[in-house]
Amino acid sequence: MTNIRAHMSPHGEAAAAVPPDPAAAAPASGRGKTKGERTREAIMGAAIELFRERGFRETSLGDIGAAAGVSGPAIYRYFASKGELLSVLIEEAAVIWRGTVDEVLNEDMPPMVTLELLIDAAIVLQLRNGNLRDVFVKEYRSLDDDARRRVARIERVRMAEWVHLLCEVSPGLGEDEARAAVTMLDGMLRSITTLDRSDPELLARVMKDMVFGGLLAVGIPRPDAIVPATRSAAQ
Amino acid sequence: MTNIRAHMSPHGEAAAAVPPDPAAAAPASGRGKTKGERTREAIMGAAIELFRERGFRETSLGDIGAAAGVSGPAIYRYFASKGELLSVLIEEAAVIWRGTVDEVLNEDMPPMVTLELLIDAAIVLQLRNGNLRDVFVKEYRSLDDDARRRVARIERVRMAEWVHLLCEVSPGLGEDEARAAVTMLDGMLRSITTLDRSDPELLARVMKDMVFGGLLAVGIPRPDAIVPATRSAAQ
DNA sequence: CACTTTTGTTAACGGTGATTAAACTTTAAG
DNA sequence: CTTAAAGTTTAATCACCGTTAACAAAAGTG
Repeated sequence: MTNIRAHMSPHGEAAAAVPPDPAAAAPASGRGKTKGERTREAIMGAAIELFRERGFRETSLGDIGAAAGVSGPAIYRYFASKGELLSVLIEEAAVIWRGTVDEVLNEDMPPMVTLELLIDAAIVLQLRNGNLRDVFVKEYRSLDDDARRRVARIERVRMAEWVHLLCEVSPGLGEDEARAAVTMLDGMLRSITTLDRSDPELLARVMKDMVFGGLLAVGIPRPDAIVPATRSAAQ
Repeated sequence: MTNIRAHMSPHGEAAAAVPPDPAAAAPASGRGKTKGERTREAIMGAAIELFRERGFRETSLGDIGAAAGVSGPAIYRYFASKGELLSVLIEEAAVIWRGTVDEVLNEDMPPMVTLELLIDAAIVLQLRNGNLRDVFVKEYRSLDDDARRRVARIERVRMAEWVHLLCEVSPGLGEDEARAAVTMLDGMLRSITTLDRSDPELLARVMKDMVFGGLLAVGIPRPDAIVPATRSAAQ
């Protein structure tokens, strides 16, 4: 893979540093907001946390309310149902992720650079907003049909952009292969949520190396693939 | 497999072919089994399927019973509770995965070869038994404390083996980095469950390329890492 | 301060689903 | 063919939780 890297654009610098999210960073973000707005945000925050660590079905509205400093059915002031609360969160996640891709794509750089930028952005986003994305993936199935359709559409485009870019960077890569690679990339990024976030810099570095290395390796024609693919690996 | 390719060797042959599992392949495996045993297996099979696609909490014992051709509380003849059913499944998964690692390690090959064998084995296992592993990961939190402790212990060892091997293959790799890499590897493999399994050969190939490429890339000292890691990627 | 709107609260309804009880049916020896 | 153990079933219990109702405190606003 070194040869490839030499060719085009390297990820010479270490993985993107992980700057704090200006939006999320301000705990005093209750500025100029009506009480209701603050409560609504508290509820959403609590829901993200709880849905992620316990799951949708195993989290009661009582739990969410308690965690948000408000109790029980107060939530109905802000969301029509538990399901709607979930779909609001998940759609938010979908939009954020898709938006990040679009932003990078709009910079209109050469493919290899774009790929690197996209990877960096994905890593930062995952490190910063991973909980939300986790809820997205884990509770996608709990969505009602309407919301699921909307979200699926957004995701379809995001995937298409990645696939297109990947095919551009590694010509000779089939769409199916690219799609599989992107799916694996998502899984890879998401998996780090299980690790304690003690050293984000280290994580970011490993993530970038692995994602980059993995993606580029998929494109490689494997010149030495002479041995027929017959061998059975396990037992 | 041949040790020719032995030393440094990259993944020359295509990913391991995915042979059918002799055990799982036999639907007529009700040979010489008492009715109870067959029912028990039917229940476990149905539970794996349902827990995976719907989740633990959202699957009722009624559903499982129905899918197993038996109805409702019959399950209590075989499992003390819904939770025990889950923990039996999850512990089985843990043992299988750990066992596969041990088998490969017992062949006592040079590190690089062992790594390749291990990756092949992991891919085959994932493709063949992925549902079970999915239940493992997704419902681990639903375990009671005792079961969770047992499972955690098994997993800890499995992880340690991978980390050790990885550090051996890429000296200069810290344990934390290796652990992160293995975690990502797990996530990568697991993620393909979402793809339709139409072309397992293609999947296996992409998986192997990506896993191998990713893991090796993490070990690389990145000679051109001169630029300070300051840049922010997103926005 | 009176009055309305916005926020919340507690109590009650209804459904779902795990678990248990009690009764019925196979199965497989002897 | 008996008969006890094994396997299953239906009906009853019980807790939990989403949701609704009825009601009360706060916050604005003239």
